[in-house]
Amino acid sequence: MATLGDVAARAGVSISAVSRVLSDAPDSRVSAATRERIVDAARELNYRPNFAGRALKSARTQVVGLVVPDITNALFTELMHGAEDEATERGYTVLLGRSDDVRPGGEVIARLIGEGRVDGMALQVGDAVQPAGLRDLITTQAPIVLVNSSYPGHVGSVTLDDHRGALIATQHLLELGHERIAFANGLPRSFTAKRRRTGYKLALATAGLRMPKEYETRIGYTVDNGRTALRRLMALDPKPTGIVVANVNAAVGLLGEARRAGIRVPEDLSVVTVHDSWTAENTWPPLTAVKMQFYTVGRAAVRSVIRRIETGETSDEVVTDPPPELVVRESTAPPRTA
Amino acid sequence: MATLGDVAARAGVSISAVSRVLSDAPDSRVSAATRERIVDAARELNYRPNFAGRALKSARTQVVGLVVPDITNALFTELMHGAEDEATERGYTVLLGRSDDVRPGGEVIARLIGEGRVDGMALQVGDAVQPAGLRDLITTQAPIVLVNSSYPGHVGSVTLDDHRGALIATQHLLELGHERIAFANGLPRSFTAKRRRTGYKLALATAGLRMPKEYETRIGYTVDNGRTALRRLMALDPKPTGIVVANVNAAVGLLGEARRAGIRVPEDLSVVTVHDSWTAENTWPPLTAVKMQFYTVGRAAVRSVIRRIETGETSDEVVTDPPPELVVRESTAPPRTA
DNA sequence: TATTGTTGCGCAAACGATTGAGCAGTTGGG
DNA sequence: CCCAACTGCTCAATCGTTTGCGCAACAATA
Repeated sequence: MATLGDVAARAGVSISAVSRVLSDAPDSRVSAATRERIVDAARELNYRPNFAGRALKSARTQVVGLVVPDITNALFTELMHGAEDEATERGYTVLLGRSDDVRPGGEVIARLIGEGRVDGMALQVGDAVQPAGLRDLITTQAPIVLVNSSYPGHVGSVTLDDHRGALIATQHLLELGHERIAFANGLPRSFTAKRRRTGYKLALATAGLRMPKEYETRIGYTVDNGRTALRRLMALDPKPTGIVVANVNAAVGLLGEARRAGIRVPEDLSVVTVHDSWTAENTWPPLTAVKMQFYTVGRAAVRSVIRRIETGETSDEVVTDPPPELVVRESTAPPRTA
Repeated sequence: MATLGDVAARAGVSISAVSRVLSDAPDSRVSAATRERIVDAARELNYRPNFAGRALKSARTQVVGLVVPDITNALFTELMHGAEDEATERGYTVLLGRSDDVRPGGEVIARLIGEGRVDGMALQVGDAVQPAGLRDLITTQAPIVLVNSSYPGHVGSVTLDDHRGALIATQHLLELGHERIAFANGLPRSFTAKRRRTGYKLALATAGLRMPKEYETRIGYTVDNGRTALRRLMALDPKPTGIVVANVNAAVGLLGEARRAGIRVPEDLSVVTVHDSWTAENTWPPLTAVKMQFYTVGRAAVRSVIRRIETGETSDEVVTDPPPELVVRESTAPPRTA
């Protein structure tokens, strides 16, 4: 590969001149003629700045790390796309961190930051990490922004309006006339689960309703968790006529388990999920969902990380634009014996 | 961050000694006592080798790029996991390339390789790239291995046994007694589509059958493509009683469209897909599928890239272990009027 | 005409790591 | 007792960039 030296030799100038021209330094003070010779030479040699050389000298990589617990999750895709788009627009690259390593003591973070592979990172921790483990991860001074979670004392987070999402989903069932509405939620320690819970409860309270404690399961966000939730909820007496599922993957599992148990959706049971994704469109029946813009979160997270890197400013941001939006498909209907 | 110099100062030795000890050079020739002082100092300072410094000097990044056309695809996840596992075991890191840029003239590849961000790459091109565009991408001397495709003259590829996968899927329908078996395939220019086609045809020929030309659609691998394929195939006369779908995403779409059209699966129509994924388990009915190990392909691809980087050897490999395996679920049954 | 300012470049020192060469001091063989 | 070989380290060059400083040449001003 051609180096600055090669280009300089071909253009008959010094290395510094080439560097200044090609990285268009503001006060480069190079004549138009020289500039042209340099640009031509660079093009002819197909010059590309060496990443390592530049990073070493400038102590900047122009890379942000994105660490997610589970790339299987359909939502990850949206997040990643948003992150990539924002990064590219700002001249950064996204490095996807090894998800499985996001454990207490998490080596990924220490490595990515410590070895100088990234300038900062966006970190979605999910259910997997215990609050105690989180502390180790973020007490470094590094520019880290949490995605869909927050930590007391840590400044720098981007979250969705989970509260509102769950509220809208619950309201939808209420408006259809349901009076026994269950909630298949994530693990108690999950940050998002806590916030969605308040939305669910507020919607019920506003309608003057109150559900027995067993109407909320707090099992988790996976497909299997959804299956378990359905079995547990439909074993109750009286059975719920509608279920708000806090996660689309769990909803897919819950729906499948309902089919297997001979429960008809939406005739016997209405199901609405918080979060939308392409998988939700392709279940049977297609899932009614509250669309939460993960793409926007990806963008906001990267924007926040970059701002933190470049200016040092931090913030805790709730993405409310676009707002959570109900997408009515075919998994919800009025209760049969309304 | 602590540098080699810091560690050296603290241990009271030279930088070279520290470097040799910490990167355990084979003939480091350092006394046990000194070694211990160095290791202790490094630990106390929480030393981590600077990525840029190391990369600059050694002209190696220990990073392989993985470029895929569409990270939405459920199969990508498996591929990525395999790639990551293999890379980690061998001391490499995976950098996920921006998918959308994999177009003719593809800038990603030139950048990742040209700027020295990666030592080599695994490239899954998919349907999106025209054969002509491919040439530009791979005629560089860089260590590039193609995944699920190949290119005349280019040595270095890892593919699945697509032929066999389609063969097994078709045989399954034949064994159930189907005699009108359609094939929802990918685009004609797709490498995998061509190979799956031969499997489908061979199975039919072996059974002494031959289908009219219209029984094969060559639309593509997306969910929407699957929907279109179903409409087109079920408009034929006589209708097929079974469909082999070349891709699981397309199969999901095809299944959804069948529901919408009031076609019962498997009573009116059997559907079997090539490739399995978690989405296939969660459709209704759950999809019968031929499981193809994308995880293994990810591993093999990275292994191949690394071998190419380190030894210069190249190879064209077909992953046959584990072999394609039929997973019978509930989307296939004997034809009604057998 | 002397001074000052500006333009257009080149010099050389970093950044952090690797590595061949070199150099004392010790050991072993003859 | 001498030379060779080995041990245990250090020196210094190098990878490709960036960037503060310096230095001519020339123009503008006093």
